[in-house]
Amino acid sequence: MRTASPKAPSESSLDTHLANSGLRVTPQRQRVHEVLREKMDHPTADQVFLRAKNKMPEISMATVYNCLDALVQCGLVRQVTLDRGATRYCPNMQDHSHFYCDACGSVYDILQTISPEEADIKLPRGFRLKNIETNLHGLCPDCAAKAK
Amino acid sequence: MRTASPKAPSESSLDTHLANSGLRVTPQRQRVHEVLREKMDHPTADQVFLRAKNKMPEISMATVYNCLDALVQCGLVRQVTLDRGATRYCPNMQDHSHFYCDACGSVYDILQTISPEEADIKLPRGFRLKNIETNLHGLCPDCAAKAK
DNA sequence: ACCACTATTTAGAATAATTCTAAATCTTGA
DNA sequence: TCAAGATTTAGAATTATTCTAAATAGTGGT
Repeated sequence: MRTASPKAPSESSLDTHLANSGLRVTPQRQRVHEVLREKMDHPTADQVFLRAKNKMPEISMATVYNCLDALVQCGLVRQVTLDRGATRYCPNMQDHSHFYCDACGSVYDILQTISPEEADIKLPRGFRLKNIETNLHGLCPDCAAKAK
Repeated sequence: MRTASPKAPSESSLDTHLANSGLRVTPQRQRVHEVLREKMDHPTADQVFLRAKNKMPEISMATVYNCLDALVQCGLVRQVTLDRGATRYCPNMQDHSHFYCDACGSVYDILQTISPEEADIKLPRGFRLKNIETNLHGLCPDCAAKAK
């Protein structure tokens, strides 16, 4: 799993985002956000839990889920669901898409995306479109080579 | 068990698709495919299991997963993962995208999609793009009305 | 500073989703 | 018919996520 030249959101942005959603700044939320920014490899909740524990041994799994939900809610983190496995979390809020290797399951950030305007999606009456999630499926370089 | 009779086009497509992937045609796979075509409401494995049991009470959950995997593998069914909940299954292989209501979780087919050419995605060397999955997120008409 | 109020965290239990296992059954081809 | 291999099955096991109720911590008003 790889990440290309990421711009991680700053910590002060954490404070304002949480505040804007009426949520408090807590050490646990700071730590979870920090973990996500440290290594932007789309970790699962479980992986976040393990990494968070290094500096905060008392943190619990339930809290990790709570924190992730809070961060998603205030717009600092994206949930990434690409297959039947565990949900992954992405702190890169820049527009980008995810490439998922159907063979080995690895995930890559692709700094390109399709904007709602570009796509010009026509929805039936009443639907309110918030954003477009683009997932690219195929083979990563390694698996493409093996498939030959 | 079924007697020899003219096969519906969709059913023969099941046969050829399975055969092309080196998979056998079995009553369970036929039933699961039938269930998906009967009501294309993006059911979860659990829902498929319950529906399949109506006409085939002995079928097991493990078999439903096996069959769904076989159908996905041979290109007759798409997996749809939109949130942290259970994976959904879609037998519509026409190009289309899914609208997911972030408030109530309902899923709608949108007969519009972004082709790889249109999107003109530039991938790093070695990646092989197979298809683009487009998920539209927002509010369905009901939830949009309530949000006012 | 003190108090009450509410948000948040916590451990662990509970539930949900999926995968595994090993035996039974079915299919196919020699 | 037989052997090999594919598929199904029930149930156990595992993994992922949510729930619960009690403890803790942060906030605003006095």
